[in-house]
Amino acid sequence: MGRSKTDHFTEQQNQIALIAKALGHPARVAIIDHLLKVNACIGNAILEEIPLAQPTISQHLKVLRDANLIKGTIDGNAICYCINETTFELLNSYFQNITTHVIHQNCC
Amino acid sequence: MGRSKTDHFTEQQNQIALIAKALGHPARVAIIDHLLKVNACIGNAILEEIPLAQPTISQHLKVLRDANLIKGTIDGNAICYCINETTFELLNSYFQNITTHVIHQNCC
DNA sequence: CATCTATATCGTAATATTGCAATATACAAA
DNA sequence: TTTGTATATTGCAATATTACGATATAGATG
Repeated sequence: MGRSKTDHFTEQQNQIALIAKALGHPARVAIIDHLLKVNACIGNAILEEIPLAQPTISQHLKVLRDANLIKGTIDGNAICYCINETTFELLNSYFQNITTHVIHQNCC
Repeated sequence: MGRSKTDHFTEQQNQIALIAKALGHPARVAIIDHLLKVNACIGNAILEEIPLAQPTISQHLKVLRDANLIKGTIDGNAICYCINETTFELLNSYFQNITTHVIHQNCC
């Protein structure tokens, strides 16, 4: 039905899924990569990096903002975007935990 | 159009997006969590853990397999599933890299 | 062989995502 | 105030995802 039954899962499972989903598009990964590369905040400059129309990029930025992967602060009529380190640290510790656990796994 | 323009992005961006997308559903995160918890391979036992119908779970397992997040080896008429550590290590180093970079970021 | 068990596939309905043109909003600057 | 620049919203078409009943496949077991 295209609708996921979030109430059946734990809060952490829903949270990780939500963040992962937001990263589940190459354009959004490219935006993150760009924000890391320029090592500073940018606004409209993303338009010149990603070959998509302005409304589409605006939409992707919204998805990233809603997932707390990026922060945007208003600077005049532009918006200054940057990585939200808190969420990436959350992801980092989630996967760190998995990889250290997996070592002790005796698999088939 | 519901179709992402993968050719506009780097191979790594597409790869990360693909894996993240596969993790972008709570049921699939729950499957990963379960595989980690039981610390061993299981087959049909996932059905008792996830409150979804068998065809739906089979579909989710396929998504995880296609993204190389899990491996499945045939064991009689059952299938033995387990975490594919290689892909999780890839994710781990990707996010590790981001978090260490982000520290030096002077944001708005 | 008949039957059970485990898993996959098909078909389909409901819903979500992606992309963009057109348009709106909001601040800045002339 | 008019104009330009930056970003968001709306509306819509194309496509993808999610979920499940029904059914198929494949190995195990009686």
